Amino acid sequence: MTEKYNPAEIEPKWQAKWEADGLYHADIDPSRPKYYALTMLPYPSGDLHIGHWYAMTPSDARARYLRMKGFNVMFPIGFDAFGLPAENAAIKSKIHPKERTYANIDRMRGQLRSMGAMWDWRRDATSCDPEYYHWTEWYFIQLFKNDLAYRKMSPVDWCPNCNTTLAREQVWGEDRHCERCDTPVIKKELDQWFFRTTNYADELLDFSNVDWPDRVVAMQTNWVGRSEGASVVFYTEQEDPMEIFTTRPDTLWGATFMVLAPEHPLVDKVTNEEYRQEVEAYKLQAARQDEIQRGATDKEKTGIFTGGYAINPVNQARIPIWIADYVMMGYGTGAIMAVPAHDERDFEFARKFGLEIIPVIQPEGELFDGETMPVAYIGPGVMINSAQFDGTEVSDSKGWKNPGIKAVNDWLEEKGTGKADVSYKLRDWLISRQRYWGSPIPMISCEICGWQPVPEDQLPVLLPEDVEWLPTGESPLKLHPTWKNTTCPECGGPAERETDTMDTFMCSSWYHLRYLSPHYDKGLFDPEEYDYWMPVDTYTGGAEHATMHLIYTRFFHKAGRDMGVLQGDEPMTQLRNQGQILGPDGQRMSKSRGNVIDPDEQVRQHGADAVRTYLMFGYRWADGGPWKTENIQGVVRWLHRIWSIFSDQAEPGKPDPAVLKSLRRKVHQTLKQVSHDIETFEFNTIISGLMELLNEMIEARVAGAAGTSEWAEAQDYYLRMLAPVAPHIAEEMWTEKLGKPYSVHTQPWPELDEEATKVDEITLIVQVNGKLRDRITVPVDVSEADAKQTALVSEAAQRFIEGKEPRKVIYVPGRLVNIVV
RNA sequence: GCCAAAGUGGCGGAACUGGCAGACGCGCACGACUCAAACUCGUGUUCCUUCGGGAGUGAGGGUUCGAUUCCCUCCUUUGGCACCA
Repeated sequence: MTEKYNPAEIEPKWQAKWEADGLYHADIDPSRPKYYALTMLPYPSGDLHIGHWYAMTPSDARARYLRMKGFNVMFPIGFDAFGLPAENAAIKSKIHPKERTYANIDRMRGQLRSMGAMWDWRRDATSCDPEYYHWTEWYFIQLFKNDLAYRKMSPVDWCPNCNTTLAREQVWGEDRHCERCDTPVIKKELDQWFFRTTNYADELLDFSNVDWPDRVVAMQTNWVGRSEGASVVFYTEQEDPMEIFTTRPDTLWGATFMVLAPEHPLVDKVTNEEYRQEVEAYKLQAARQDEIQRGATDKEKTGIFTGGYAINPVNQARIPIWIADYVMMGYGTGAIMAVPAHDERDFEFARKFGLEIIPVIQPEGELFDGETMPVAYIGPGVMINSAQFDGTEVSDSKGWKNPGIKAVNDWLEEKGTGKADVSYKLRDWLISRQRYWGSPIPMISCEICGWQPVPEDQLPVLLPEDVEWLPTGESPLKLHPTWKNTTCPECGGPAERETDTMDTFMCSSWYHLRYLSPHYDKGLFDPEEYDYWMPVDTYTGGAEHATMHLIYTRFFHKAGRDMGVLQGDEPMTQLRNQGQILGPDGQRMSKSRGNVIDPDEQVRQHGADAVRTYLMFGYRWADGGPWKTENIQGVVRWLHRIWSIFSDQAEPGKPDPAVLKSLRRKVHQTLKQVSHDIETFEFNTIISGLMELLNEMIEARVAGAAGTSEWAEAQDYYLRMLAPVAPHIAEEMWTEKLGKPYSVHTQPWPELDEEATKVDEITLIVQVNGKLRDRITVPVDVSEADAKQTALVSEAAQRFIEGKEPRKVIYVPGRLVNIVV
């Protein structure tokens, strides 16, 4: 009798030993190629989620594999520890965010250890540690000094009931209400800090040097939203210049009115006294709505005539100026020329308010009439009603390569009324938060000298601990009696500290750099570590970060490069997203639904190896899906079978050499498949491949294979292939049952014998008219003539040929013979 | 509306470059073991069938000797963006 597989016993045992031995320490070693494998750092919410296991343990398996392949692998972990939940909890329960956060981190470290992952805990970094945010602050100062950080007025979401600013994720529902008290939020203008992400708009569109999922590339491209067109200056009748951006300069002659965003600075000036009251009322109404409400596409267009007129610079036409909330102040110049004949929105607006529609693009065979055309025409054609441009071809391609757009742009530029221009949807990054639990913004405001950075030798600006959490809407730092009072570093006079803190996305934009040397006190990172490890080779995490975090971290890196702080164009070479594990009911897991799967409980029941392998086996990693409680039985049984086949010493038998050859073939075929799949993140087929091999090993053992060299190789290879996915049982079997030298995790990945994967005989399928009719077994090196002959005379084939003359016989070596009659 | 990804047994999912559809596992059925049940082990498991075969990878069409795989149209689901001028 052998003892039963008991993960609760072996798993903690090995975890403790690996850690004591420093098995997973990653140190610079120029003799080996490096590999930086990174998984997105968790927020210390207090409990590890099954989603963390799903994200992290397959990434760990892959990192382990690469280590066995000879790479010097760094696989670090840390905590994104600043942020709102801890502060909201503090307002409610008066527990200090620091206390709560560190308690959560402690708990989660224990949970993370139970995964059996190869974290190098010496590189653990926590973003709310002063030794971490010291450098977040320092980096802010570098951005400020390089004119990449600036201040401007900007609206925030504000809850009038709680009297506080809210982050985007705290605003819920269609009516945009506060998550705590359900009061609809309003916009409030505050003076805030921004980073110039838009300086990098074009570069952020370049993905030529990274291997990222198409989906993320598409989302980021969308997010940056580059549009080519032209900017053109119109003049009001009072001769004020009014710049507009358009993607369709070829339709300038069809501009029959102009629309300004209600917030546009020229609105007051162009408004005729007769219309002022209505305009003011409209402005007020628009201000109450926020961008999301205004953006509802199904909403009917609204707007108001200002009484003012502008002159179309291309034909001197006098056109009315309207204001409407479908024009956004935040995009382009906040003013548009409206060409109702060729723009759906302008068309809808013109029809509603009875404005003129003049077609200026016409496809062949059409004769548009502005009075009667039912919809705007967006397609290609030739220009009409456009003076000297009449007859110019307009294709349906976007941007400057369109001949019509190109021709008009050249002319505008020559004439000086406009120029080719680009517009982006991307906005600068607003980083101010009116909150306590974040990295301080190391800036000092002096009445005489303006904003001054805190001298670098005085960093970090520490968060004071004795603060009150009151839902006042002000940062608790502002309410602190003394903290904000300081002296100006420039003139020495009295001055005040910035009391807003930084968006936590700032902390997470560079944690991969802090991991390099978490305790380094002379900069963001130790340059020696940077030179060896960077860039990140593989970055894994959730697709929900496709735009925000992953754009910010690219910005951080590119800005750092331009400031001379670091090198290279991109921080992360390869990116892969995992899917999401849902509750057993197919819904997103949440406490309120009661469908949360607790990983600790699963580990208690089945062991970490079972949870790891189930998560790898049960899903396409990139897709995820519902947790199936009964499905984990499959991998549990498999692990038990592994235990028993490596524990029982079967008597050596006298096996048929064919059995041994076939066993060895399967071993090497599996090795080939597993190596491929682990590199390409196809974790489910790694496990199924290993299951198949085990099934074959069980059969071979029944056939007497135990005791042979083939059997020994199978056992040895099996455990080395198993080691990345189920590290504990692999170690136990390797060292304890087979008595091989500790540790299986420091073994090299098995060597593939390509010859051994080959077969001597193959099965060719025989098709008649493309339908499978028979199978024939032939030598692997069969000649085409022999194969065809064997197929033709096969009994089943004969039956379906029915004596007809084969018209054609197709032979695909190693695959099939298809007889066409 | 626009962009992206995906639709394969009762279920999760396999299938290399166009070549045996359904690997592996769950579930289910039957059998062995057991007083019995669980565990474990074995066998079977896409559907229809007159047992010859026929149909079958969301629907329809196309290319091909041959299509889950390539092309076109459509439907559905998921994610993202959404009056971006």
